[in-house]
Amino acid sequence: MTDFNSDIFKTIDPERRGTTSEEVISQLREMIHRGDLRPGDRLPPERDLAKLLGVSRPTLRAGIRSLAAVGVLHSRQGAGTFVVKADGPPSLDSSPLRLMASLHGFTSAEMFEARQSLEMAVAGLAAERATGDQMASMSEEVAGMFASLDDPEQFLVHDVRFHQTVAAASGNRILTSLMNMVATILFDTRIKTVKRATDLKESAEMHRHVYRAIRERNPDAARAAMREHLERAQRAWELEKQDAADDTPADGSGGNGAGGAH
Amino acid sequence: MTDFNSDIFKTIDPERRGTTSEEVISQLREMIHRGDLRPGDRLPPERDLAKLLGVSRPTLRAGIRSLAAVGVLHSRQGAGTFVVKADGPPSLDSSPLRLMASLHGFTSAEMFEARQSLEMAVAGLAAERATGDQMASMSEEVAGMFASLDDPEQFLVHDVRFHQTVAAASGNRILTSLMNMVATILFDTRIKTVKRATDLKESAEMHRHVYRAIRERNPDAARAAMREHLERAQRAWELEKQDAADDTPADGSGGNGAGGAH
DNA sequence: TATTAAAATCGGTCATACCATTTATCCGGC
DNA sequence: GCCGGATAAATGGTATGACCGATTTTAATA
Repeated sequence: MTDFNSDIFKTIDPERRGTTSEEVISQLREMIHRGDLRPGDRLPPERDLAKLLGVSRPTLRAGIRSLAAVGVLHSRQGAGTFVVKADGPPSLDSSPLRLMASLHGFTSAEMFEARQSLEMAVAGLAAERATGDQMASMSEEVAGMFASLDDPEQFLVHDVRFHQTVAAASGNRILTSLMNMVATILFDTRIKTVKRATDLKESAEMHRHVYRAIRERNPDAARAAMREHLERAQRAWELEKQDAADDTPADGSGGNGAGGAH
Repeated sequence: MTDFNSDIFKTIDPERRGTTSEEVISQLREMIHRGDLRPGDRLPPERDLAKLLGVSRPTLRAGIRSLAAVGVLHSRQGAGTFVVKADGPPSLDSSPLRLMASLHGFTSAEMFEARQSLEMAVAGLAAERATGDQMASMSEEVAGMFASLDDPEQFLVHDVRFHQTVAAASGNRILTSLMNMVATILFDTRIKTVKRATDLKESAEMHRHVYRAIRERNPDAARAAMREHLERAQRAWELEKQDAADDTPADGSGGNGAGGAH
């Protein structure tokens, strides 16, 4: 646990430009940029930090809350406020995208396409860079899919892990984060979907094609396989949406939210 | 100006799961999802809304601030709090990505690559879908680049507009938003960079190649042209970074922040 | 009618107190 | 001496009330 014995926290300049809370945000952001605050670090208690920065506690809390909203800080009652730890792949919060989708009326087709583009990109990169371990993981997940054709829930677990492994193999954490951001939104209702065994078998086959293309270090083939995989998944989802339209006749506009095999 | 005469705002259930402010966030998000709150709408005054929701004003403000941090709401002192208007292309706040880059130590090469993948994707889609107007706009921007080879600042304006036009022509606002998110981060220091005329001319040529490929409805060529364009831009930026290393010997680690011709 | 000034509106900030949860401490029993 | 549960301290979450500053609206005035 880091001790802030030195005066890292400078008092807010009264002759600032924006609002006080904005200045607090800037202050904290710069400290993260400079490395004064590192992942996992714990911030001083709000009461102390407010004094250090020369602002009131509500104002400080406003700044903290803004940074917490974007996933940089995390406050736990009774424990403290921490810089989000970088365990595993870095992830961006998908709620902003989700809300933007609502505000602008994004269609699920648009979401699918965005995901498709991102998945194709990472698949291509993965074909160039995947390590032996990563390819072994992909193979295992594909095998897991074939082994759980009769268990859609378990199938979905392997499905998700396969895509995450491919993304990790791309070596680009930004693309990985963006992809997860979109995939998360598409995932929510996907888990509710009951899939037919034939769909699962076809899906598993498509994943195997992607894996083989990556294994053969063929980016174009990997991209093509991923494209076809997700196109089929989207078509399957659209069909299922039609069927499910009878169950929930209300709000038949379709709109946002999506899911389905993938 | 929307009037909230009806009781759209339900009192927060005391038997909730998370914290009170989280419940406020959920409440507001659902209202946006349901369409009760539409882009441009103004929320009731904080004091009134707090009463309607049955929470205190600080708690309500915490929720509002969280949504404002992700770009869904916007508060103006004296005026009120509004749902962000959807004028022009929807945009995601890039600060989360920026902070994540700091936390995880993303290299600028990784940023460049992510941008390249996204730009290639939208260029390919644009080649399939660009309208006549959009292609005309691209052409104008390319012409503007050639016309401002001696004015780097003006050149950059046309440069940015060209890429935004291509993104818009892709017809996928999600990819466009993600691309802008990454491009924004790369842009910040780019404007400071002074470019040589030869670089600008080459850059303009590359943009023309992209435009022509889109004009000819050739997605593969568009992707290839965009790839080469951004690869050259990255190389040029890296060279310039080397040169600039003498001016700012401190913090020679490079780290984040990027720019350069593109 | 147009301009200006006053007033109401509304978000921003501050101070204070208390609650809920977590963490650390202490003490007794084994 | 060691362990475990009870107690206390630390810390974020919420509430109340007040005041300030920017904005908008309204009214008075030229």
